[in-house]
Amino acid sequence: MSDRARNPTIIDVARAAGVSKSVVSRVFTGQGSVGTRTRERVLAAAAELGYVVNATARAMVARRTYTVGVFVRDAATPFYGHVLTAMQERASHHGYRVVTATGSGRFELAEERHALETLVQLQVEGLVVCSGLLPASDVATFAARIPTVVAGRPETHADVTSVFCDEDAGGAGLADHVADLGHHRVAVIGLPPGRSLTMAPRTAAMARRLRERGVEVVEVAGGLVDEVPRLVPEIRAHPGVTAVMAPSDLHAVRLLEALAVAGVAAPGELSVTGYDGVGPLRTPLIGLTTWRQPVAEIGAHAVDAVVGLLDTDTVPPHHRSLAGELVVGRTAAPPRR
Amino acid sequence: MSDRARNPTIIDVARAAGVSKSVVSRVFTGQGSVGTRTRERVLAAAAELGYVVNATARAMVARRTYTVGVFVRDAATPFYGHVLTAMQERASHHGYRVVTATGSGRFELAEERHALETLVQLQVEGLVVCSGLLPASDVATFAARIPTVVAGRPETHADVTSVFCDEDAGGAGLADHVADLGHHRVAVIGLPPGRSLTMAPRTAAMARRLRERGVEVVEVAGGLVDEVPRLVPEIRAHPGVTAVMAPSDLHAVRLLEALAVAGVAAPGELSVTGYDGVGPLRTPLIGLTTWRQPVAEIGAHAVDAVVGLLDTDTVPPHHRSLAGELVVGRTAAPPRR
DNA sequence: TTGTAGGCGTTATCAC
DNA sequence: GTGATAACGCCTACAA
Repeated sequence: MSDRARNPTIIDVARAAGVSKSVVSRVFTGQGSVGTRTRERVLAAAAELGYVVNATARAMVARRTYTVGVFVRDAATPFYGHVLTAMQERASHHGYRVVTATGSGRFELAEERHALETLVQLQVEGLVVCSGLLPASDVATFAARIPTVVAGRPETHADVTSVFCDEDAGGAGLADHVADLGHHRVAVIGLPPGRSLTMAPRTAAMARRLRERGVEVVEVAGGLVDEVPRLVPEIRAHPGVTAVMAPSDLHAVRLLEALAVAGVAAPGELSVTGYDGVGPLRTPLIGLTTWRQPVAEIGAHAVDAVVGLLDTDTVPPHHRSLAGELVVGRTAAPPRR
Repeated sequence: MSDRARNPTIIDVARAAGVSKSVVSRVFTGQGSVGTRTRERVLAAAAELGYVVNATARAMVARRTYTVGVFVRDAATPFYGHVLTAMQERASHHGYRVVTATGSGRFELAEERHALETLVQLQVEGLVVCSGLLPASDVATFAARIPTVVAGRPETHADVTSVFCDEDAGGAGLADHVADLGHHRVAVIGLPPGRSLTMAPRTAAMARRLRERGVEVVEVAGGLVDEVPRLVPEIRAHPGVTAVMAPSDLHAVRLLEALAVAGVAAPGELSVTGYDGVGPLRTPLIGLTTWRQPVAEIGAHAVDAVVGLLDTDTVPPHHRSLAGELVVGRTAAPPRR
């Protein structure tokens, strides 16, 4: 780094104001008492010098940082973006600041681990993990020492508190809708648990409920959103399939695009459902039939939970499941014949 | 906070490994030399105790944090979400971590100032400001001491480096497209500079270019996305208007929704254009005619710029303007008659 | 009300 | 190769 002017410290301010550094400290912490005139002099000197409290030094002695660390898998995704915003809002409400870490976009486990450790190094007082990838065992490593909450995925690890949308109920509810529409043969784009701890259970729930309803299920192995177009021929190869259930809105939209390219009418020939119901894709212009997750509530409750863990002695880990809601759109309709 | 087990320090590790704390420090910094067997003992003891480096303590003596602070206005918005992801990626490439702050969603100036100060308190080495709201004067306050880059808005303050998409060229390019389509009377939803430092210049550029092209412009005063529906009657009140240029994709989509509700065909009766071209709204399902901003590049260059400022002695502030690109969609067509 | 002194966990500079 | 020791900027008794 170039040798820029060193940041002013309380000592500089003290000297400028002609007092001792303890007085300056008291002025900025609000602890202890300072004379009115003295306080003014200190404040003036601080403003003059452009003094800003050094949070790292303060953290050392206070042994507190008033900071919660939030790890989100990918801020560019509407789901995580909204959760993040809600958390930020809620944390500042509680008087905490949030520092965020994300994987660097390549979604590798090692990177996510590293990002989480970074947060711990930063001495966050609590941790919110918001990733469908990182296994509970990794999270539990830190949970023993730092209050930790897993948000947005159905985590039931005994040592870790969690807040999530009920994926079973969501998958089943959406499946019921599709069954109600009268479909008899439905493709479900499923993901292995290793790929996504959120999408795997919800697609499993979809398939399960469909079968319970007497609907024949064609399981299609999905992956990243960009791989969706490749699935079209595979789906079309199964005669009689009149609906496709995708693991997320992003997947569903990509599927609709690919179907349009392939000249397949939706929902005419093929009904399509998504999952998430958050962000711009909720637009009626697309009219996606989906399941809405209560993102804002997930974020808010997650932060409330960590803060609760912070303030209270020994709150046992608990799991909170939030209900989502069916969004009836135009992309799923009764089968043609 | 409940009295949880104190985090282990190098002293604990040193004791467990039977060495002095200096040795432990060397093991974790990689500076200086340690015997192979000693190193192993230290590593084992650290793992056993669950030792994690205390970044705040390290920052104190090293006077470095290897941290860049990023302030984004609203992570829930596709534009900021993508920029954020790009920055994160780029920063980790340079060996820096990113701490993020956002306003708490209410978009008040005081909050944004506070968030920025928080970043400074955290001793970030560089600052990236990504908000269409915060005035340059506020940014300049910190820029004097901390390398600062403004990203994503056309900032030409002499003391602050900036990276942005050329709003003039973008607005003009999009306007040219609309004029080329043959529209003679066009409504532009404009925003005052006080509301958005990005949208104001781009809509101004749209109007300017339209006029240069001999197109009659109807200026409509816009605001937040949610206020867009209220604009429909106003726009319809102007006879002969065959196209509307919105300040962002979010605005445009909301407008299209409102038009659909009002039974106005788009682009049949009214063509609509957006701006940004990022995120899920790029879907061909909507086919929005818009101007694509190079978000990833903006994020990457912004981080490169701060890091450059960090590493080099005295780089003068500079402004980098990136070109966007016209996205021809289906929501803008030649006027009917 | 104000000042002094000690220490938070770490790194860096010395001796050994 | 290893171990003392002095900072780093701040807070907090405690003394004045």
